[in-house]
Amino acid sequence: MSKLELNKKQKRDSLLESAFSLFTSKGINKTSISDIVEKSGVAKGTFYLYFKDKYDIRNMLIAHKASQLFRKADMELQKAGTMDIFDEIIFLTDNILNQFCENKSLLNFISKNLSWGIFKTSLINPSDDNEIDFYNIIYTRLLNREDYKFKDPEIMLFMIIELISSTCYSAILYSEPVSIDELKPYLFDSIRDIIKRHIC
Amino acid sequence: MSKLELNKKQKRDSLLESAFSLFTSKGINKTSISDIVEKSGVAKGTFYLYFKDKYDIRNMLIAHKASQLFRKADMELQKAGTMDIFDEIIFLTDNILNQFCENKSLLNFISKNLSWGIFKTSLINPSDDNEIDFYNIIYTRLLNREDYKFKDPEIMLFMIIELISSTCYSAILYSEPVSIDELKPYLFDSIRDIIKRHIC
Amino acid sequence: MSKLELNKKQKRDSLLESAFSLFTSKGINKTSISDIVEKSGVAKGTFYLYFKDKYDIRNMLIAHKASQLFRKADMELQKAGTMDIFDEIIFLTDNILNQFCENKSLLNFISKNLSWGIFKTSLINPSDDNEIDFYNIIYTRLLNREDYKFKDPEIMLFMIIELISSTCYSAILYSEPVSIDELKPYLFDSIRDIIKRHIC
Amino acid sequence: MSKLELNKKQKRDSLLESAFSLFTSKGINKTSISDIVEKSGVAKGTFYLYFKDKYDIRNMLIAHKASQLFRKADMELQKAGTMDIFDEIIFLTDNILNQFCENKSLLNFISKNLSWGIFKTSLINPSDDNEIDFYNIIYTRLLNREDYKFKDPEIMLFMIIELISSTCYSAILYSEPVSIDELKPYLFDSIRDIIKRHIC
DNA sequence: AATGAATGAGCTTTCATTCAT
DNA sequence: GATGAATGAAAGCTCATTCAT
Repeated sequence: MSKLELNKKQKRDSLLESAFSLFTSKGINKTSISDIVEKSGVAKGTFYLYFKDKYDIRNMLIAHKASQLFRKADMELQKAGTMDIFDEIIFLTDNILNQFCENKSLLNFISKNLSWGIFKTSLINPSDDNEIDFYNIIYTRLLNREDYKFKDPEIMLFMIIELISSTCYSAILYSEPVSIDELKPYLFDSIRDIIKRHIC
Repeated sequence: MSKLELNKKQKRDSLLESAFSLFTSKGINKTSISDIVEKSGVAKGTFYLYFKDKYDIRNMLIAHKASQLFRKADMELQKAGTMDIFDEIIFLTDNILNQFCENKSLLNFISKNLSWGIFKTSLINPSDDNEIDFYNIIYTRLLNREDYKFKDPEIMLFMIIELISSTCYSAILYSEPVSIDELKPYLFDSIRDIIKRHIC
Repeated sequence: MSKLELNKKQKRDSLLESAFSLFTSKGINKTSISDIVEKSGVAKGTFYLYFKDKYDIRNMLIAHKASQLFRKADMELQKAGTMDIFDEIIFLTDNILNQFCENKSLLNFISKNLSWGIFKTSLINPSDDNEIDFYNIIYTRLLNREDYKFKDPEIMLFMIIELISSTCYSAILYSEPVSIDELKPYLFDSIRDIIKRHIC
Repeated sequence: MSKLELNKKQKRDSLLESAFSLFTSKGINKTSISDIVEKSGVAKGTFYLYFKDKYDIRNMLIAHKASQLFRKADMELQKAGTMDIFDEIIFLTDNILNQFCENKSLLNFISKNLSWGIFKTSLINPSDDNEIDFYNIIYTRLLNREDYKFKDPEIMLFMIIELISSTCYSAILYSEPVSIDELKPYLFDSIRDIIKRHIC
């Protein structure tokens, strides 16, 4: 990478980082482009060389952060060794919930902005070049298992992900109706039930 | 009610209605107070006689609309006669999903703005005088059933509601990953599983 | 006074009192008619039955408060017994300065709004019926003294009053450049000098 | 100075000039930011690139105008040659009073907004780069004189300035209680008396 | 590629004043 | 006389976007 291209990447990364920090601390609505460029130390016009507007940079961030989240969980899974599909999904869930517990602003940011559509797209079309199509990796891995075969695996994934993301928001951020630790057993049971229903 | 008070109620209702129409069509962020009062045909200052700001009127609307939704579903349930708890909850779910299918902008509005906290509060503390505490009615009815006893009924309700609201958003509005009709069997199965897990 | 007239006077007095309290605490610019009527517990329209606008009520207040100030100082002077003109004026000055020290918001209010013109008029034309033409009383008393005769007594009064009012503002409120106690000796000396210059 | 910087200075100066013109003709309260930018022929947002709000630009103006006033008077004094301290102060006073007579709106503006604190600060901290610390120049010159030594020279300056500024407002603008020409002899006498009192 | 001064539409909010009750 | 809901002009201020440098 040439020096100029390196410089460009640094500028872009700096803008992304500043935006994330501001989005999570003040919220998107109250974050202005002025805020972002000021925090980044670049000129206002520069922002428009890299992003279309505030919502463009937000989408980049969601893709990036969601991808990171899954990559990390998956890496831990690989380390942990082989297990059956129930345990694998519970493992991933638990890992991601823990990541959210340690980074509540990330949870807030992702929950407020994530829908199944954005989520799927963001995993499929990584914004960065050295990112990969996570969604298909997970999906394929699911289909090619020796232990179980599934009908409608996409619906299964959809329901699991939606159940997790919607319940953990309230439980982790507000302990409502119970804390995440109290919720987990019920949540894990329900996830197991969902999986069972999709086994052929 | 005096003529003056009637007039006041009409003004307030007109503002609520205009706001709802605009929120659902353009979104909250892109709706300005100017838009609301213009649609209502009242002066700008009048808005501030009835509401603190845009978010105040939004909260009133959520409370009102969510309450209305449940009331309607519950009325149908009463008409349909006695059934066991599984069928009752499925009946309510189905009814509400159908309401959403017929009123997608309502779904969009409620989904984007509803969290468990706001939801519970909005059912418990109705904004209007002739509204009632729906949450406790449902909750009490759940506890006093002859057929089953539940452990942690609030967690049960929470999980069911979160599962429904998060999955139906994508399915109804975007048919993603499948249409709501294709999703329903799986959804209802999962709801049944959740209930089962909470039976003592 | 009939019950109705008494009621009217009470309303008016209440408005004056509320306005004074708000003017001194928040300043005239930041005090709205809404603030005044709210504090008074009367309706907005009522304000306009008694006063033209904010500046009308302010002028009433200046007249009233300035008159009160002088009346009080003069009463103390009468109690203190006869003295020569130098001591009399110093006595009045000292008394008024002390009143200001004990009531700094009054000083702030009067200083910010008082000019020689308003001041003179407010003493000459008392707003209330049981107030008297203080300016002429003092002026006449000055002219008819046995001990001294003055040339241009009005200029003398003018210079003394302006010197006192402009210096005491900064000294009492901000101790700038010195506290009022440190300033007094110099101030009194200067007042004596001014008087001397006007003795025939 | 680059073309761009020149342009910026022109914009800022234009805003200052427009504000001064409006403040003196309509008063600060009745002058809006819209008025200022309209008169300047710049966009509303531009105002906020240079000033925080209306009171910020007012303070800049006071500093600038007061400084200008003193600089001019002092320049004339230098031309007039050496004289004793009494004559010097009378000369400066007379010169400033004459400037006010020729520019009554300036007098109105400065009198309504000037307190000893603002005045001192505005002379000490000139807003413009090519302005100087006038207060200290005058103060130092006072202390280092061969002819007289003073006790509490700051109090002396304070009293003189307050006496002049408060009396000239009424005399110049309204000829109350007498015109400035009739007042001058008395005023100058009093200034001389004040100086005498501070000679060691 | 990068800058940042300039824009001006458009936002929220306030408030003096009116007038039907 | 008293009320207070309604008004709507006008205020202060923000900010995404442009474009000459």
